[in-house]
Amino acid sequence: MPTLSRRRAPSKGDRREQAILDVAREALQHRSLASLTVDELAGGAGISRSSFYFYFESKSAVLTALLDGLSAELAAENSPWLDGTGPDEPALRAALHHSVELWRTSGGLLRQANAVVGTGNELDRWRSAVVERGVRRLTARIERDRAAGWGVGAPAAASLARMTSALRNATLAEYAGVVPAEQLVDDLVVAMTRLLYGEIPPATV
Amino acid sequence: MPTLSRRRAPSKGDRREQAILDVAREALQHRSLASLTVDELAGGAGISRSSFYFYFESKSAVLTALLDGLSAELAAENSPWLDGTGPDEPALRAALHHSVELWRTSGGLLRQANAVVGTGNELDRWRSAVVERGVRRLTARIERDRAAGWGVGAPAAASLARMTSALRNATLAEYAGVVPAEQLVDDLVVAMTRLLYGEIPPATV
DNA sequence: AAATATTTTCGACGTAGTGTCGATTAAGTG
DNA sequence: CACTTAATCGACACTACGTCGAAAATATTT
Repeated sequence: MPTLSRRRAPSKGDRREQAILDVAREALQHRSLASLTVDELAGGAGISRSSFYFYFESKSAVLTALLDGLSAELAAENSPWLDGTGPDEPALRAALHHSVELWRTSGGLLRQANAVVGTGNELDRWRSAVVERGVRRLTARIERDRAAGWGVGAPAAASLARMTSALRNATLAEYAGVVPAEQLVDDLVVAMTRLLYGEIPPATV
Repeated sequence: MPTLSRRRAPSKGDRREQAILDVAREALQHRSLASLTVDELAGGAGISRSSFYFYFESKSAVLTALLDGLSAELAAENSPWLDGTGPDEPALRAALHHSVELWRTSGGLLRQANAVVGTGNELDRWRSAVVERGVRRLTARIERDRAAGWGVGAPAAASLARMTSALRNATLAEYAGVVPAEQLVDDLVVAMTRLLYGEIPPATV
């Protein structure tokens, strides 16, 4: 078998690290970080508890690693709409569709991030940085919209962005697992459009 | 001094229980429940750790007791608007003003409730019951509005209520301590009105 | 393939927190 | 003042965290 890639095969350690991440992803989807013990994580990955610390500083570090991946996915999925202008419903719908799916499969994980709001710890700082980045991009979009004559000028762009982001995140967090996906997307499209543009877009009915 | 009330004076135990609640309120305003120890709570109230368990089952029980009071306050403050009909801006503004104030003084405490979303534990069940009650009342209001010819029919009343509630709660949770109170009220009045009625209310400008 | 370096593993230890028991002391009450 | 109820506490057993240093497994030279 010829060496197709110069990248060396994943070492034993790499595989163990991945195993820990897998166990954690699975567990944190249903349980809280607080109730998950390092023992479980290590045991699930086939190593002793103290060996765990060779790979991660703490269980929060594992969560952070997982969330990093997810937040990158979320940001990417939303880029087409965030980088556009005007009430581009198809793009918004597509973005929301992806987000709802991600929340359905990994909602438990994403929710863990909400569990630390205001604690001031590392995870909290990470989380609010992610939120802020999203809000900044949305603020820019709103300013672009307004410059192009779309939407109403009522609340400051930054305020509107904050609230729209809060609406989106909170609705997904609370209802992604409860309300049917398609309905959730429909509802959010209407709500966000109304929030951003003040009027309902011409109905196709 | 004549006996004005037949209610017997608070016993030593009653006072201790109150002391525990006071210490907890103060502490939980700035720190997370997880980082607060029973030792601290007991020490702050002038008793030993094991005596604490004479008064409360656990530290979560203390938090629940505090949150019960706050949620009752919140519900009461919002009643005038929730029980009304149509885009009654003064009532909405008053309700939001009260809520913002409560979040500013007790936000740390209220946020602790958000820290358990999806864990399925007692506090989580309590929290979602409170949220649901609010959503139900708002749903009723929206249906009343629509029957009276106010607002647009777009998303189902329940959906709109869920999202409006999410917007309100999430915005308060994230920004009550950051954005100036008056601006937050203004912003939320605009956003909620727009969400519920589709149009911006006639500007006074 | 032996010698060496590096990565990985683990048991033992110390620390901090939780919750329970039974014995003891303080407060109220007829 | 007896006596019943409320309140307090120390001691114990338990669970979890995080660190250290020594050993074993794996890679890398030579």
